[in-house]
Amino acid sequence: MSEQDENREGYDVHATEAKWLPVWDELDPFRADDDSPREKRYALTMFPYPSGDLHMGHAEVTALHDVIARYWWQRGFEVLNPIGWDSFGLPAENAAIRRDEHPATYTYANIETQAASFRKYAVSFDWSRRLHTSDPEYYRWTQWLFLKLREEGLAYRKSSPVNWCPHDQTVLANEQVVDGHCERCGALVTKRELTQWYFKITDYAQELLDDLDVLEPTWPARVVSAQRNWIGRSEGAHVDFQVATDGGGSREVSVYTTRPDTLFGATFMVVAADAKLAAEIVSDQQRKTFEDYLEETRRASDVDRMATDRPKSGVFLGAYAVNPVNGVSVPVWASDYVLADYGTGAIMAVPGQDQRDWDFAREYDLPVIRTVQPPEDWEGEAFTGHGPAINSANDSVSLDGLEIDEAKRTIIDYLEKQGSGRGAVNYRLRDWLLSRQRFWGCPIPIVHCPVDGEVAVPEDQLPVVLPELKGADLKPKGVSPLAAAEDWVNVECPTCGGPAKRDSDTMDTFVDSSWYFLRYCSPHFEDGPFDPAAARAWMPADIYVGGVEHAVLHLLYARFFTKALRDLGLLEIGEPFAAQLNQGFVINHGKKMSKSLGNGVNLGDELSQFGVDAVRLTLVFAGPPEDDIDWADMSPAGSLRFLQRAWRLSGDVASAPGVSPESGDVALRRVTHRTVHEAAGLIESFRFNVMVARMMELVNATRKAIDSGPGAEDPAVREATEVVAILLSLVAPYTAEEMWSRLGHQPTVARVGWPVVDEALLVEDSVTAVVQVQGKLRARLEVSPDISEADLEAAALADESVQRTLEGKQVRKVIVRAPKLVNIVAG
RNA sequence: GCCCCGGUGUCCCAAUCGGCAGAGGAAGCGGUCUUAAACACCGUCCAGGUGUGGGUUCGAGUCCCACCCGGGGCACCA
Repeated sequence: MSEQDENREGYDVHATEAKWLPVWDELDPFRADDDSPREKRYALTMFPYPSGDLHMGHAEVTALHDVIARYWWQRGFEVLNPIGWDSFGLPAENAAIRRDEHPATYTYANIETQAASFRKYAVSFDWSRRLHTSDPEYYRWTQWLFLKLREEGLAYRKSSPVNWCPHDQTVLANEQVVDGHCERCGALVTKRELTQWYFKITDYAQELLDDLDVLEPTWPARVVSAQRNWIGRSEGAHVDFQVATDGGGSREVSVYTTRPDTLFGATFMVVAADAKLAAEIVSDQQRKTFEDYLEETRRASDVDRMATDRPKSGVFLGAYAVNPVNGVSVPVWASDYVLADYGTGAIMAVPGQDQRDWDFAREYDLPVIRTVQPPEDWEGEAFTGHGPAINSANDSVSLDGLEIDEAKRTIIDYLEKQGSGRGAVNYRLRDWLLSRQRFWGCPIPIVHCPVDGEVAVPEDQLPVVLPELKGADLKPKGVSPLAAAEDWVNVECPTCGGPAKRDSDTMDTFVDSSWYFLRYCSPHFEDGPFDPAAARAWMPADIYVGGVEHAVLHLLYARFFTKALRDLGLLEIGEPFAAQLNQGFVINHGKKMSKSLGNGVNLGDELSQFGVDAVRLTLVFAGPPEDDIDWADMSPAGSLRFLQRAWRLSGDVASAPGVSPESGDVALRRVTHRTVHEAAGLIESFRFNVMVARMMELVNATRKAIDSGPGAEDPAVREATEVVAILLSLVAPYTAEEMWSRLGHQPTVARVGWPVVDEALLVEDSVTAVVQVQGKLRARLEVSPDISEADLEAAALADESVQRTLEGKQVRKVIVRAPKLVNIVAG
């Protein structure tokens, strides 16, 4: 024992940890029983990726999450609090290449390390449900789900320009491209035309958007807002233009616009340079110019393309489009400021009302017609504000004078009658590209046969297991390493038996994590991805705790999967996570922890210095869970001091276990019962930091009762100390268990149940009423909590110092809020 | 540019419905213990008004408007 520990008067943190861990292992108090008659709760935390040991971030999220799970157990619920690992992914593959080994070696070693750390960290996980997405028993069902979605037309293959990360040598989903860079490695993302697998998440765009309204009260505002932005619904119209092409032909080209009311001001059309349409309608004369331009834009990175302040560029395609409302023939241009994969890949350009079109018109000297009247002093360029329509009439319809909304309705109505357009809704959301050209992922269970084409691997042949590749075999080559594994990739076609090849891509790891919370409900189920009865019992998760970085990735994908599985008849719910809590980051000295800054805080060091409980308490007490925690501002030593103070109470209690608290000191009992009452509300509204503060007050009050109050023999002191142990069991399980034991009870305190609040003790027998004059505090009165308004007013007016203040003034109005406040307006 | 969240003592942070501006912690200071120090324990100090300016109200940290600062999301999405 160190000198420091001796001074802690016998509370040896590490000995306490060593003492209780095996006891808990024996008791196994957190195993969720599917058949329990209790009401069920599902506490879900985002499963970790197995890179190295746990760090401060893991410590924070699990400390917060565990407060909720342990609280629910104490409240008498049957709680499902599972743990698993998101164990496919690039870091393991890169490590395997470096170390010349199989990715599984690195992965499973790290999982064991993290599992041991979680155990010591005393998280109330149900270890019997542990899963790893890289286990064939798990990914068999990922493959099965993929095939089901494919049967429904929700997984399909198409050739399209895709995001390509040259560093990781793989394609990326839109969601994984951040500011034109790879979300994972930061490399500049380029475009490639590739045939890839997609999930048709866009089929669910509207439902994903609508259900956010339902989630809004219980989900963090920033996640709801991020998803709304990402789905990006807009309302407008499709307008059909006839485009004259070379040789006198004509074809119809539809554009999407949110401003159909400005159609009379469309003075040219712009087609995305990289859209197929552009190449189809360009005239022979302009073809060379166009192709040169296309080549130039292809070379530009997305980052350059997305810079909004760069001058507009484009080429004339030698074709003309006829505006359906006025018969005017307008030139068709190609430009890179129009996106090929949004809307129809073509726009009607209205320079009078759109700044981008204005810029383009200026660059190439194209005409401008204003169709919304700008204010008189308007000196700007495109006018995007509100005003009456102008210059917008033909023989059968006129928008002139109408405000924008009315004008939109009128013109859409007209277009629909004419058959040259219709109201339309568009989304920014694109389909989810799920193929990856990497090894350490779930193989796509498809065989490509020269005769039968795409053939699904039959269900009884699942899982398609990864081959044993390691080291240099895994090096990125632009095609999946699986393609080079001859024995693996060459198979018989399941349909015709002829020679065929397996699909050699693997799935995005976000596919694995889009359904793991369902597998947790029945992790050993053999007849499907999950037992529908178990899913019915546990889902949706009542709380999902995790990082906000998944606001539009995992959380959107998981919602999509849930809805798709519901439509497949596998689930009865449409939303997987009823409520959500995002924790902030643990930072240090105002900055994110990083190796390059050298400001990392090592979790293991903190744990050995202060113990598990003090670290957990510090993280929970730091502030609101969503806020970042600056470790430099925190005091784990202070947390440890508090735990010792609490622990010491348990040694001072002098009454016997089981003594009735009825005869105990009423003042202390009031504090105890009020604390229990408030703690429940605070936990349920995620204000754990305040809950801890209340707990500290209770400890202080109990200390006072022992030292300078009714004394250690008073039953109220035992009651208070037992409550401290129970409340503490949510945050500091070791200290709580040790206290419980010293109070003469058997383990485990974690399951003894929430203290019953005596309502009578919540009612004060007198309260302090405040008397204000002109809003300023002038007197305090001790009054009965059920005093009448009239009595309180009379008492206030009778008060001496109030009288003095009111001298020479006339009372104009008296506001009484019995029993707490009187405000006298005088003058 | 549009949208979301926040700004309270030296620091981290409380203040359910608009009703006493501070709960809890940290740091500081004083004391007890000690030969001494550290640890521990006990006690204690701190706002001219809650980023700024207006407004509503008997009453605003809380509601409304504008702005400033910090953090985050979306963005050539027609």
